[in-house]
Amino acid sequence: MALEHAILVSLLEKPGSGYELARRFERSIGYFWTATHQQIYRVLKRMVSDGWIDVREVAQQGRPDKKEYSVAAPGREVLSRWLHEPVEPESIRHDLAVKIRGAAFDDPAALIREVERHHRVHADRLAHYLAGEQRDFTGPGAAGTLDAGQELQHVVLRGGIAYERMTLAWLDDVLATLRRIAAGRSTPHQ
Amino acid sequence: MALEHAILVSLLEKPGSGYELARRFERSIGYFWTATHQQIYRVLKRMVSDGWIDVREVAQQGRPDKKEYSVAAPGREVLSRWLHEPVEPESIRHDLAVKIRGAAFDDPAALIREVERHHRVHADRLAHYLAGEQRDFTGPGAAGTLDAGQELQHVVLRGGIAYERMTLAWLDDVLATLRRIAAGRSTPHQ
DNA sequence: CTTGCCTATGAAACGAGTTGCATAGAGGAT
DNA sequence: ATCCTCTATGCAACTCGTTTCATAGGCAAG
Repeated sequence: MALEHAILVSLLEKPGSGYELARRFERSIGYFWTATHQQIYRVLKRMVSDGWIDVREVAQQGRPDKKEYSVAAPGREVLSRWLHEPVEPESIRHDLAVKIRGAAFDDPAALIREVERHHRVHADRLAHYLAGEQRDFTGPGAAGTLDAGQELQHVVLRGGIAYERMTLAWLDDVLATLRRIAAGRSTPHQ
Repeated sequence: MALEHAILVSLLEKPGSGYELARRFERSIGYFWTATHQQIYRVLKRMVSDGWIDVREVAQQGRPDKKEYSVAAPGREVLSRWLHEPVEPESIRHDLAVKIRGAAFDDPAALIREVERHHRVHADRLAHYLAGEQRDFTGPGAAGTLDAGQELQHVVLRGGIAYERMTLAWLDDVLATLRRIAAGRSTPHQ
């Protein structure tokens, strides 16, 4: 579906190898789109044979050679066409929410540690985003010197930050609810 | 994966047919887990043959007969085991975020209408959630009389509400950014 | 009385995503 | 020397999810 488009955007931002793309998908891009290296290698191959991207063998020293991919004219056109099509508003797949509702038929208290674990993961992600924002989008002159691409990267990052903050607040709410239930009184919140 | 578990939870909350499950997945459950009727029918079949759930033919008048599914003992055990395992913290697939970063290489202004459309969709979802909260979790009976299951359903719903509010605020941020760029304060990449 | 919509179920084909395995060069640690 | 880790690429098998099509009864509108 749209993995191709995510790769095109990433390669336009900076050409790179499949391995490098896989690492980007673990970092900045991976915050709103995940992909394994298997998927990436397979799709890259197809995109080359479709003429969307070009390959270039790059010899390296101290490490294996790599294939550097960059966007070709047809790929740019494909991306442009996609950008002008509507996409479905996202829908989430939230295992933890299923578990929370399922806990009603098991032991709600047993979920507390799991929710705390998720809380830590999201706190780490938030810290990571904030460090990235600090590094890339603050400092003297940042406000006036950003080009459109940087502005757009920043607004996506702000989305990630907002998402993590919202999630942390909700997980606090979940924990309070679970503890209230575990304490034996399913009494009202607030 | 976890579609089985989501179905088990839904059937524990209330037994029902594949068709009814599909409609629930468009409504309350579908806010954090999506599934088409095809997926549901296929998985139900497998779950029956694995002994996780029972079927019962129910004749209806004024409409076709249906098969009502309910959770059997082994299904309850499967769910219980899953509830005690850790799950991966969720990761999102956000096409719109890809588009926003991609817009740097095309026409950012052309995205405005698309973002406005997403804004309307999320505003509708929020209104829907708030109506559901009003209906199910407020009023004279609500305070103090909620059992654990209802409390847990409510905290999941509060998560949906928080998510939609956060998303709406972010989309406002995105719109402001796109308009600033379109007004010429930044120039697109070559 | 035909067209369209809602309930209700399902097959078949395809495309997307995951998991496990395999290879290979270079570096550092024991 | 051997093991582990990191870079770098890829195949094969499998599961999951989507799309398309098909069937069938009942209801309401025109």
